[in-house]
Order: sequence, then structure tokens, then C-alpha cells
Amino acid sequence: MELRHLRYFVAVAEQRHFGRAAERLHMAQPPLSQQIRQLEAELGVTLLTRTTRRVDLTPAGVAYLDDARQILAAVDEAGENAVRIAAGRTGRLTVGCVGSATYSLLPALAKALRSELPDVEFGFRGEMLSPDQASALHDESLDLGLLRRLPDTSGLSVQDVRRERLLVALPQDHRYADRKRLRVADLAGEGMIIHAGSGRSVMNSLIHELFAEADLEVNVVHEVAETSTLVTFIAAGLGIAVVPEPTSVLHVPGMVYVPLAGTPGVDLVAATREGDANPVLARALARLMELVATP
Amino acid sequence: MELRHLRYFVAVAEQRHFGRAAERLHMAQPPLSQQIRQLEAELGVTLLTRTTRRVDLTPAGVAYLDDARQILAAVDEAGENAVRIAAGRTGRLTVGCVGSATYSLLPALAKALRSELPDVEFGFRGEMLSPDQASALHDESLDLGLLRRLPDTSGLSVQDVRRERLLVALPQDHRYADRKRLRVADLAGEGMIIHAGSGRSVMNSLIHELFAEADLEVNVVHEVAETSTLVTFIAAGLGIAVVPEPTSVLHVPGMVYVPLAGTPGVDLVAATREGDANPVLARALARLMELVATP
DNA sequence: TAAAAATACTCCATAGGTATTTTAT
DNA sequence: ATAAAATACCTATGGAGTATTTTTA
Repeated sequence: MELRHLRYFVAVAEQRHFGRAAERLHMAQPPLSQQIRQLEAELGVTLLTRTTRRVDLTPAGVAYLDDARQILAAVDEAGENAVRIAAGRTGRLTVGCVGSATYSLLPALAKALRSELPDVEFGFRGEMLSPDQASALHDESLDLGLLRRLPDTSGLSVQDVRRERLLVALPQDHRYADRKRLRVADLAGEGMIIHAGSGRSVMNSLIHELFAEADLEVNVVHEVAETSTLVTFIAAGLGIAVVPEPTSVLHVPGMVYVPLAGTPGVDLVAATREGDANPVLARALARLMELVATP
Repeated sequence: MELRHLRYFVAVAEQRHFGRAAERLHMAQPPLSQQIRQLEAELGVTLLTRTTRRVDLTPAGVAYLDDARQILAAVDEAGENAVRIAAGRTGRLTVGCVGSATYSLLPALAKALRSELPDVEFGFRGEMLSPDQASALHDESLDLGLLRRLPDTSGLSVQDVRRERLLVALPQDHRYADRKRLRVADLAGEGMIIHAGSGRSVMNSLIHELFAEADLEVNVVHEVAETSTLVTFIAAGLGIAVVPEPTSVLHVPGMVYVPLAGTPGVDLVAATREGDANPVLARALARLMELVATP
């Protein structure tokens, strides 16, 4: 049984005439008759009653015509669907993002992707810690991660997105609030607010390193889960924090940002599963790089 | 594009190995590779990424595998469905019936058919006048009619089912109630209850003929639409009626049936559309003839 | 280097064509 | 008598086989 049989049967059933059906199929009548007989033999069912004056469908033929049409349509649709997926116009993509980019880069990317690829099902998960994104990439609950450089990136393909400078977030009435810039040494003894899940946050590790280099201890006064909480805590005067520059899009009354000089900043990178052939991924990455190139 | 391409693709996608897939398909590996390439070329899409160590599905391939499986299953199912229909195990059949057989033969037939052919959708319509059944057969709202002989049966195929004797239905307190039999002449002047839609009822015409032969007039006192109404009217003493014998299964207190002698009775016939190939029809007719043969 | 897919070619099965016969109206 | 499907037979496309090369892990 081949699709040929279904195509031929549909033609004969629609034309109710072997000769005209053969014409429509650009073939001669005898091979058409043969193929129809072959189909009936294989099914073990008479689909058409033919006399020299009439060709009619049996009840089984009526049902089979309906099914054959649906099958042929399904074959076409399957092909078109595959093309759409290959072109990255249909599909699924879940993007993860660290806290600092959750409020600026992630929404911009979401907007760009949704307008460019309306038929793709996107998922966006902000405020994810970098190692959590790495494992989410491995277990395929994430396809693209916007995260910090990690020591172990086996199985992942990583590329630079941008370097983010560091800022110190301060209450407006803090003694450093009017400074043009600060150095790590200035932060000695300050009550720091850091991210919860300390061991897994790359920013936390970086802050500890910077303090260690300056022979300082980090005086942690609060741990918070989200960046939005962090800034409200600072505005309330509960402490200060070192944050990547994009966090500064979060404006809260009673809080100021002052650049932290003497540090190289921190890299934001894009990570994907090595060898992930999802064509939507390529488009999303291209769009991401465009976004960071034109600020 | 042929089903072969789908079958081969499914095999390779499931085995993730051209060699093993070829083995499973009882063919050599090179032609299998060729057919897969042909499929990809026709679709314009890469479905599989192959290295010498790994065969993997692209995202388009994943979707196409799913569709291909469904299409192949649909092809099988379409064939099986056609076989079921051809065997008369699946399908649709609507049976019509005149009033007198509505309460005995029709339910017996319904019971027999439903148990024999559980997957057939049956429709049963009782209390139908014979000419209405004939037109219902023509417009295909009926497939099998249990009716009286009609003058015009063009386009219909008719066969005898049984001959039904005639009875006179009387109130219990009627002066004829204890008679063993009656003759048409005895009914002179009696108030008769007949079927409504007088022109279209074959029983009505027969009663008029019988009275005319005996040089009598029919004294109509009531017209009713249904046999069940007829018997309640008679039990209430509103008149008498001539009915076919099967009507006597309707027992109502206060009413008796007395045979009407000197008449040949009336034929019940089965009518179908000429050339109706519905296999369920053949089964239903066979079952019907069995039923009337073993009373 | 070894396993597996791709290539190159050969062959034959069968889809499709041509000529003719059969059949039903 | 005629239109149309079936039959008989032939042709040739292309699906499948064998031998070999290429590729990559």
C-alpha cells in the first residue's frame, strides 16, 4: 500500500470515471484500473462498483474516500510543519535569565522574539541563579540561559553577551550617596545585603573575592531572593549592595546607584546545550546579540 | 512522496541507526539511505543528523516522526474500517414500519439487530404510512421499509414478508364480542374508527374496498393517528375497527379481537432502494426473514 | 582504525504505456 | 452501436542490491 493508491482512488472516486481520473492524474487508464484493483485486493474490500456506464462508491468506498482525503491532507501538513520548524518559525524555546538582566534585557528580548516569531511558544524565566540555569539546560527545561561564567560548563556551548559594570546601591541618605564613584575599600564594615542561596550565586562569590582582595570581611545583614526585594530593602535603609549595572533600571525612591571603580565588572554570557539544533535557538541568539550591540 | 518514505523514516528514527533499520525493513542499507535523502530533498528539510557514530533527529524530524506515525496508523485504520463496513459490522441503517407491526415485529427486529450488530447505528421509526415510507426510502431518510403493497414501487426493490389476517377490534360489551368470527356484511352500519390521513393509508383503502364489495358504506366516527390511540378509543366504546392481526399484541381492558372471515388478509412487504449496496441491509433483511419464519 | 553512512554501479520488479477485447446500456 | 472498463503485453523508470569509498570519533 502506497500513497499513490490513495491518490488514484480519490481521483476516481471524485471523477466517478476511470478515463477522466486518469487524465487528471496525467496517466493512461489501464494502469489506473490496475492500481485501484491492487488497492481493493490488498484491503480485501470492493470500494467501487463499475459498469461501462457508471462508477459508484460502495459504502466501504465512501468511508475510505473520506479517510484517504484526510490522510493525504495530513501528509501535506506534516511536510509543511517540518519546513516551518526547520525555518524556526514554529517551535518552542525557554529562556532563563539571572536577576540583573531580568528587568531590562529579558523583557526586550521577549518583545523582539514574540514579534519576529509569533508562532513559536516562548517561555521566559527570570531571577534564575547561574548554576540552576546550567542544570535546567541539561535536563532540557531550559534551552537558552543568560547567566554568569561558571567553572563547569561541560556539555554547554557558551558565548559572551556583554560585560556589566558594578554599581553600589545605597540609601539616598547614606554618607556615600553623593560620591561620583566608590572603591571596594570604601565598603569596609558596611552592612551588606546579598542574594539568598549564597553558595550558588556567582555575584555573591565575586563580592567575596573583591572583599578578600581588599583584605575585608563581608558584613552580611540581609539575604534576599529577588532583585526587586533587594532594592526596596536598600531604599528602606537596611543596608547596601553591590549589583551589576542593568539592575539600575529598577528605580526606587530613596535609593541611589554609585559606580564601583577598580573592578573589571562581570560578564553576562549566553549558554545553550552543545549541539542543540533547534533553529529557533539560532534566531533567538542572533536577536540577542543584535539587542546588546545596539543599546 | 510515498508511504514507503514514511515507513523508512520511522524505522531509522526509532532505531537511530541506518544499518539496523535496514535489517528491520528486510532491505540493504544503501537504498534506505537513498530513500531517506529523497524524502528530505522533497520536503526541503533535514530530518536526521548523521555522523558515522550517531543518528539524531532534528527538531523538524521529531515533529515529522510523530506525524508519520499517526499517518501510518491512520492508513491501517482506514483499511480496517473499510473491511468492517464491507462486512456490515459497522454502518448505519434506518428502518421504517407501518402501525400494525410497530408493536410486535419492529421491537423484535430491533432487539435481534442490535445484539447481532452492536457497532451499527440503527434508527427505527414506527407508525409510518406506506407511501411516506416509499418517499423516505427515495430521499434516503429510510433504508428499509416494512409496509403495505403500493401501486407505484419504481426505484424500490420489494419482497414479501408475511400475510397478516384481519381482525375486528370491538369493545367488550359489543353485541359481536362473543362471536367466533365475523364477516364484512356483519359490519353494516357499525361506527368505524379509521386511520387519519385517509388517502395515504393502505389499510383504509382496503377497508373501503371490502365494504364496497359487500355493497356497504363505511360509517367513519373517528380518525386517529396512532394504533395505540385506536385501541383505547375502541375500549372506551367509541366505535370498532378492522385491524391486521399483529395489532392484537396491544391488549387493553374492555376490548376484544374477533377474526374477520372471508378476506385474504393483507401483505406486509419489505422495501429497499433498488441497488442499495449497504451490507447492513442484507444482514437486516436476512434477520427479518428469519424472525417471520420462526414465530 | 573501525564502524557506519554515503557513493557508484548494476539489475530487475513493477508502474505505466499501447493495443485490444469485453461488457453493459 | 458505443462508450468505458478490463485484459494482454510491452517498456523503462527507479527501487533495491553489491561493491567500494568516505567520514569521524
